[in-house]
Amino acid sequence: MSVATVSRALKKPETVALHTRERILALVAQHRYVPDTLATSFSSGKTGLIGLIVPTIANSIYAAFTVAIQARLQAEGRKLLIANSNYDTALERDILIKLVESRVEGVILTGFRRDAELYELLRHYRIPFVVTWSTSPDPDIPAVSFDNEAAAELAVEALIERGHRNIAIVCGITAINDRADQRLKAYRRTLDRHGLPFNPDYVQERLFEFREGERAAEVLLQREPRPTALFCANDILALGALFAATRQGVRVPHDLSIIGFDDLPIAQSVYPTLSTVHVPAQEMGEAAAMKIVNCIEKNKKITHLRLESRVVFRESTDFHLKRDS
Amino acid sequence: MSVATVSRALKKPETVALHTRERILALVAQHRYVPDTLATSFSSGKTGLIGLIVPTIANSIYAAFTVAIQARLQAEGRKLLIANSNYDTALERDILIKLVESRVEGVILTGFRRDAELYELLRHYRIPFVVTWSTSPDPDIPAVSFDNEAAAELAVEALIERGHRNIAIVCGITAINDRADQRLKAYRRTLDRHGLPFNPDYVQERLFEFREGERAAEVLLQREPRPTALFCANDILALGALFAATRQGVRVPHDLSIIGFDDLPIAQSVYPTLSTVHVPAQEMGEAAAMKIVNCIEKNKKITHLRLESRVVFRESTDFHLKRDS
DNA sequence: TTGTAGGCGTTATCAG
DNA sequence: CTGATAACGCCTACAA
Repeated sequence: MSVATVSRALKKPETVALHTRERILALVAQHRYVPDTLATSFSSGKTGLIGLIVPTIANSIYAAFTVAIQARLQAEGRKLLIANSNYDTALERDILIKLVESRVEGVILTGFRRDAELYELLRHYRIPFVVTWSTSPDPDIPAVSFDNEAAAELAVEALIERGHRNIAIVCGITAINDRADQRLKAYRRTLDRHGLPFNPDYVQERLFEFREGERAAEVLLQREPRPTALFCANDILALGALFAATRQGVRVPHDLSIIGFDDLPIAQSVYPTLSTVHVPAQEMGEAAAMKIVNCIEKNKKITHLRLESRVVFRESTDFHLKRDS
Repeated sequence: MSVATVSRALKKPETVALHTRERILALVAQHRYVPDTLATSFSSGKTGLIGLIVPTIANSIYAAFTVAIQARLQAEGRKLLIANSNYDTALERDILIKLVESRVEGVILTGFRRDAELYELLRHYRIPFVVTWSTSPDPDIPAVSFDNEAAAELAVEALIERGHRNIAIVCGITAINDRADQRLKAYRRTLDRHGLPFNPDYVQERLFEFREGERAAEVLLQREPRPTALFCANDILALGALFAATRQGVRVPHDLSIIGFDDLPIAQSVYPTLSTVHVPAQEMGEAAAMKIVNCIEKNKKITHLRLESRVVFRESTDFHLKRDS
């Protein structure tokens, strides 16, 4: 009974005689032998690992995205190495290198904006990768995403159609977040297209946290003229804004319309329920996972995929009518 | 310039002459050489890996817990292998074995209830572990937790003190979730202690999902006599219940008091704001991470730690007064 | 069907 | 300070 036989009994049972196999299995159980994945991967050159970098799983839209990916990879017999970049470019860089060191066989990234050198690194190691949540202008960077700008335009347009002229925006920090950047650009462009002026005082760039949304709303509600509508590039920010407005006696949607982005489950259960842009987080995760796996196993080239998003109207948006003051 | 020197230049720069080091570093950059973690771990016998099993990171209380652990471990120069058991015992078993196979140096578990054999496995491989979110009656199973029963008792007691007699409970599936079990037990015991009857019709065991909370509330609101208060063993369930009640025209807290469990950030921003049991998720995660690391690095025995929880009263609970019908 | 032996990339040891 | 080499645990030809 050599190590080779034990290895075979465990990995390819059919190649081992029944009685030998049983004897080995019994001994394995008795000694609680657990094969060393490290050695296995090292020896075989296959880790079965896929790396995922998301800004933070603390935001439940990324948690849902992550869960979808994990479920899919688990079904494919692979493992997921999750890492959080915390919207920090330098940290993301370190993490990506660590993933390469860990010999991941594929990588799923969030957002396209990063040092070209990192894409080079992945290509150099022939590690397939796919960008999610946004699409690079560079067609050589495969993306599974939706159209952030179109989605944001729809949201802003919906507010304009409802009679709003003073529309403020709360978005992520555009310098470090390409989705935030795209959404802000879409906001400007849409105002432009409708002949509305862009007012820098109406822009709040914030970290994606509830309290930041509150603070942003507090600032914006002081502006003159006071905005009648808020486009928040993220539901967490929108909920913070909603809370802050309500606490200050600003009625939503009567005095202030608010529209979010993500369509978190909770958007349906706040009061008033939150209008928002529905984002295909789950489909995006599943599609990204499958594309990576197909590329690794069947050598299928990763093609672009653009999923649909749509605006969901709930109670937090209303028509803006001239009212007695 | 041997492989040994390269290894030293990268891992222990101070043991290599400056000019040699510089030459090596230049070549490393030029060739985009990234050392193989697999081989490193394999050779050194150290993986730097800590395993974490949580039911699901889709529940934001576990997301917050996970983030706290990850941040702590990252600061300690270690890596976290996250796995979701999805409240499935068999799956958790497989995952735990996979973690052992991955040669994690420590494991953080959620809940204490699992096959004794699994604890044996960890002990056999001398992998330190710690249980979180609940405490085993077995003192040999180290736990960093809070007192679920005491916390649940406080919540139920608060409702009784406010005049409620018909108090229903929505909790997790007790057969697979020891926290749910403890919270249900605490509910029964508290009713008992106050001379109130236990009514099985007032118990709903549900998966921890928003829609399940809605359905549970729909069922409970049909019961005769209709409960005047709901203790939900999880904020997600509570929010679902809150939403369902509101939609049915049952006013919270006027007609129905609701108290949750977890104190998710969102509990402060729903309408009405949700009373709940605050749980020390972040501290628990940090403490668990540090205990594991100290055990690995300084061979410190892992001792029990019991953190505090407390009831947070917000708007969703009110006194129950006899009212005109 | 089973055993033997080489190799995977790195680290540690020991000699130079 | 640097180089040579064994060892880590497993897999996979290939041989028996």
